[in-house]
Amino acid sequence: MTRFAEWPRIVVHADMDAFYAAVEQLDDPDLRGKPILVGPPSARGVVLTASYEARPFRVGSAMPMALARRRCPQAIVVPPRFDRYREVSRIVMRTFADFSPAVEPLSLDEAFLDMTGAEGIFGAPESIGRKLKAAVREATRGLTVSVGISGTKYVAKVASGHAKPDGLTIVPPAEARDWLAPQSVAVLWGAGPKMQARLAGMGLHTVGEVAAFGEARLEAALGRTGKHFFELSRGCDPRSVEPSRRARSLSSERTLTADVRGVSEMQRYVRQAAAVVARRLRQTAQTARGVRIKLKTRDFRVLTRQRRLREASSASDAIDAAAQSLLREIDDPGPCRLIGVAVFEIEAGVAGGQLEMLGNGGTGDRLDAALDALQRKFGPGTVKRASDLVGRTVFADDVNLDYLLEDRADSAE
DNA sequence: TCTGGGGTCCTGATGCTT
DNA sequence: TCTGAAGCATCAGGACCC
Repeated sequence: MTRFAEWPRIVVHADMDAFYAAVEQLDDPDLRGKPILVGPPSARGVVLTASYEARPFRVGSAMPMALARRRCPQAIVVPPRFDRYREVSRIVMRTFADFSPAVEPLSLDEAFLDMTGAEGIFGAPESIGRKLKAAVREATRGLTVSVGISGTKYVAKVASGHAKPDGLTIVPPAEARDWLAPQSVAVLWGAGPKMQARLAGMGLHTVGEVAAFGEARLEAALGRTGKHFFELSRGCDPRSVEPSRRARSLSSERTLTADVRGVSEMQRYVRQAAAVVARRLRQTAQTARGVRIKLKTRDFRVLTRQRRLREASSASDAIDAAAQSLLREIDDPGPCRLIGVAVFEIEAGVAGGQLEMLGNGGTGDRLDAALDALQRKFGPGTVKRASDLVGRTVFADDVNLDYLLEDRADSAE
């Protein structure tokens, strides 16, 4: 019997098994028990998720689709349906929220939960895990989730990946260091193929060897990353579960079916991507202060250019204008296979265009009160109607826009 | 084999300010 | 007024994760 005193924190990492593929098999009984590859059928695509039936054929995520089909010719290729995955993800996240008020989603299919103090309701960590898995299975009518539970986010995450699919791995904090020791350095957060090769060059192949190497030597060799690895190797991770993190950037990029070379064609794709990110900002009542463009050339060189805007915006025109001028800064990139636009320094805000929509929607006295406040901000006589704000950006922090934000929420119902 | 799209974080170079 | 150093912000690229 676990004594809870040994668990200063109870951190759960829950990771849905082969999520996209599992959703496809859930929705289409004909796909159940068969190898399937979720991904774009185009020649330039890669596999997003392979079902567990396909994995013995050495196919997996991020593998070029052409190669995966050669390795597993009997696999059924299913184009992704992100709207449906988002829908199922909402069900899963709501289920998590029934267990803890502190749920930090990492992506559509995984999340951290802080269950500290919930032992009285759900029992010991193992009981928490079993109940969570059963609840997800019931809410989704059959999907399985792998769960790892420990005292830190890092160990919980490694634990959830330890026994997939449908696994439950409990690592008591006091045992975390010994449990990690024999595992490959690949489980260290931040150690991808390049770093693993570097560590191997230092004679470090397991987490235990990293811990034994010593903090000072690791830091001398790898800088902050070395210190970071040393902490992880001992199971230490001070990060807390953060339920509501605002995204730091937002992007839209597209690999084109054929390389583009002409300036006007590149401008067209930049305009499209700028419109997508601007729309997503407006949909979430946010603005951005920085714009970045990204080009990937035929030989896979990645070129980026970024700049800050004079004022934060979610207007397509403003973001497109900045992106187009960044595009002009890149002197003859040659044929490109990918074009993207990102925004960063994202802030809570309401763009002028939205205020105009609210005005057109007739929000009455409350809108008038807010417009008065804006008039004080922008100067007497400059704002008489919501439409006067088009092209300007207004922040909830600058003036009291509570009225408008409430209205927006009402109209979204 | 031939390499997506959405992100985060880190590092080194460079330019600006004091 | 010029110069150099230090500190900081910004930018571009790279590595990584799912």
